[in-house]
Amino acid sequence: MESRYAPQGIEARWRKAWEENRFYHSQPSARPAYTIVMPPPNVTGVLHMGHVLNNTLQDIIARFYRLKGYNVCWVPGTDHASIATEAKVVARLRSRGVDKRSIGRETFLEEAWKWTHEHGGIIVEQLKTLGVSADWDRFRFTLDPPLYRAVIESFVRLYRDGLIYRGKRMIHWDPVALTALSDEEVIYKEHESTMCYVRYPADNGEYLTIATVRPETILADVAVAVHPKDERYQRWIGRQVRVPLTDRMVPVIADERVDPTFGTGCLKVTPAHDPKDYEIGEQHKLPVIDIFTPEARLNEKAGKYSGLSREEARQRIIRDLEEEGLLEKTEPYKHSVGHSERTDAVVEPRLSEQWFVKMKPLAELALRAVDSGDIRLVPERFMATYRHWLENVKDWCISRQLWWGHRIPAWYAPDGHIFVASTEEEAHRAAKDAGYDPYSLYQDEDVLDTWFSSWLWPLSVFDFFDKPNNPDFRYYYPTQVLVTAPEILFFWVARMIMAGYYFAGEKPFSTVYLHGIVRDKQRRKMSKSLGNSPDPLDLIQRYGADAVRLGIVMSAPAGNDLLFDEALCEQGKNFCNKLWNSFRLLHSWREKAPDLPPSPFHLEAYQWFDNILALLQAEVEHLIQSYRFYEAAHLLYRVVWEQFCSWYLEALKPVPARSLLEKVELQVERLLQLLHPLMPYITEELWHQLKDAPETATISLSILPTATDLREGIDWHLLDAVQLAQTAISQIRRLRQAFGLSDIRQIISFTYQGAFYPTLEMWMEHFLGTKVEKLLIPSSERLFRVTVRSTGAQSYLFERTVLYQEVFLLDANLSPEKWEEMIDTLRKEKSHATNFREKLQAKLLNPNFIQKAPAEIVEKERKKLEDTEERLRLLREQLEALGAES
RNA sequence: GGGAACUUAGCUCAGGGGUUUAGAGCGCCUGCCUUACAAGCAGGAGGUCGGUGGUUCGAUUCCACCAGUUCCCA
Repeated sequence: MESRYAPQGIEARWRKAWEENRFYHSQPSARPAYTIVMPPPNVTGVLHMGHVLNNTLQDIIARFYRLKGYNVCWVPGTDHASIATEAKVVARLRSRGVDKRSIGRETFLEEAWKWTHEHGGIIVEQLKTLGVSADWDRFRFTLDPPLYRAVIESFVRLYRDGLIYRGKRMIHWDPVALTALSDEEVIYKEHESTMCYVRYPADNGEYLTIATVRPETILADVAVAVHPKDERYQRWIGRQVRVPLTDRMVPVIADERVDPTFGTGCLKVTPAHDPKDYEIGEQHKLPVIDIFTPEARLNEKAGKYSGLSREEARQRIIRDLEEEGLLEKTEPYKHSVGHSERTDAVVEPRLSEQWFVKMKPLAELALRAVDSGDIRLVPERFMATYRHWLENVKDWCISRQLWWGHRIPAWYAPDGHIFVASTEEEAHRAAKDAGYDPYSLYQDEDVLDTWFSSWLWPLSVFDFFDKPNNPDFRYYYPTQVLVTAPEILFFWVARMIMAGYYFAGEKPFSTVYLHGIVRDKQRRKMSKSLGNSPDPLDLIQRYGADAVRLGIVMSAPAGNDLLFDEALCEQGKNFCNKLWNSFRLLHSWREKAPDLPPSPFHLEAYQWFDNILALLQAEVEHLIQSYRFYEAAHLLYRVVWEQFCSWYLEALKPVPARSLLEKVELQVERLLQLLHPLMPYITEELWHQLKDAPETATISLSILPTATDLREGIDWHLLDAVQLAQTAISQIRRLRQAFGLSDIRQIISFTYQGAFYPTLEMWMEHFLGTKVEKLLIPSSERLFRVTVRSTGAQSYLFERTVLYQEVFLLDANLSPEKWEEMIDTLRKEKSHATNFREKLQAKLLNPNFIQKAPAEIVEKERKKLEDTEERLRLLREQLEALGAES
């Protein structure tokens, strides 16, 4: 074995072996199922740190339950990302001078599939590099025929159930992607804008002043509204004012929706370009003037401004208003503006005909699931957000003016009559039955929101819509856990819950585990545009996949955002190397282990580590089962490094007997199993070395022995004894350093006559390399005293914790500075103890405390006081021995 | 404007009405190339638990207010 762990070759070898042997392929069996569906990344995406976190956590769960004997099925896949992919294909065509419209739908879709085949495999390969143990045979894409059919079926069913409708509504329009968006796809960002105070003149020379940040929409104004109770404007109601820059006269109306405290209290009403104005317009039966093109440029209705962009028009209009003397003033104004999630364009409220899902009945299903505890959110605090959203949910706009996706299965007759059907034939038949000419029908041009396919994911990956009763579906559904980011709680999670109950009558998963967002050290979200995200593949190349996995998990406390720092990968790499080197030691023992009976000390060390291991396993299992991966990783890290490497392997040096080594190797195997979910590659490699297993075997399909029952199987006495021995050894090492003693044999011995004596003696002799000399000490049998013979330094320990660790310096050859330092330390200690004693005394003198506090607490405090007195006595003794005043 | 949370060591975070002086990782300091590992070994320093009140025999822990920070939604 090399003295440094080199992950690259080893990881590549095992990745290949895992795939060739199809270890992670699952089929229904008699064993219990444990199912996870992977949140499908975008087909055209590349791996970023968020994917690394998300998939590492899922892989930990999958590998853990595999070791526990479950039939684990982790279904991977990608989604077609309608807007993002279409945008990329359009851009590619444009770079070749081709316009999407000119080549037509069919040719465009061919181009899009070409793009998908070129880019779709990239992220899959990247996930494999990370060590993801998904069932690749079950890989699904949201446009695969069965999943396509699922979307169509669900649409038809919802339509027939009256939960899908078509209607003219104010929607969010993305003027770059040229499509409608759902509420959830709009991201609000703070903008510095200008509030314009514009005068709307009446014919008698008076005017109303209106505050607006969108003066370009003045051209589409059809009224001015004031609050009906606003005294300032009572006399204006019913009069007419002229819309600036036009010769149109519009009425002043009263409406309760006007906020009298905003701006001047007058609202310009622009029904075509603002949702609230639209409502007002509807009620007052006002006309609608739309002045924008789909690209959000001004159209012919805007007269001389037509052809300008929103921003250009705004500047021109402000200038023109000023020239006409209608601009009273402007002031800076901060407000939030909606942007398209995909294209980042400023969205435009736009009136258009779209398809919607009626959300109220579905939201009730999703709410009940969580309220009843049928589905659990982890961490629980997301419940409040979840509930709030569902209680205020609006209908979901699902049509998109795009070609890449699931085409809406609706056909229109020339008179506008709608036929919704699974296939064209069915639509034709229905049309014929209704007395229409089937050949006059034309299909809706639009496709459905990508989330309208994703929300079926746990159902559609198991072909539920094709065969609701198929064996896979019955065995794997409902799935156990969904691991995702809180960002898509509404987009995806809540809707999947709705779909699960609505279509299958059963929840899609039992638990939703929401992990944090990966941020950089300055807490900025990692993003491509900021360039602050490391390339995960580069990290894996440099540190190894295990190290990257460990690094990201060890920085991700449950549900909190994590601040990623490359140093964490470094730490992961070091840990791998540590583990690797511990095996070099074990390896060397195989050759030289003697065929002798094990020494009593080695036997005790073995027993001790067996207990450590049992505790570790119980704790790790509990932590993983409660989704506390961060803590599980930290615990494993510490126990492997400190207990296993620093104490256990050191204890077994120079070499354990052969018969014992064989048992030690079984312990080591269990340790590898516990580490395996976190760091699959290195544990696979070491497991093979340990077992000399063929490549067709894998640690991931080995079975972890059942954890010891803590109430019965743990030898607490031994654990305490060894802990005391460890403390004593550390103390003596400290003294050796403090006094600059080169040879530890200059330190003798200690006195102690408690039950832990035999353990102490063996461990100290082994680790300090010296015989222990027993002395009797009269003060207290719970104490033990370490004496530095040459100098007279002493240390006292009390059962499980260090109580007295002070020193007597009788003879030490120390510099005056060092001497002073020693005395200072003691004085500090003494002042601490004195303060503490006073606090305890005050407490015990308080009659309320004696009366009201539980008896055992009072007793404990008395005991503390006693011990503190004893400690002070010893401190005084030591200071005197040093010739210092106490 | 509405909702959710956070504030504990230099940094990132655990914790919890009384646990003998509050924990971990990283970083930092000191001494070591000790025959698995310098990607290492041994030891150490560092915190009035954001502020102010309240409940309580007792608050860093529970409650209220204040200050600061973050996220989500409109």
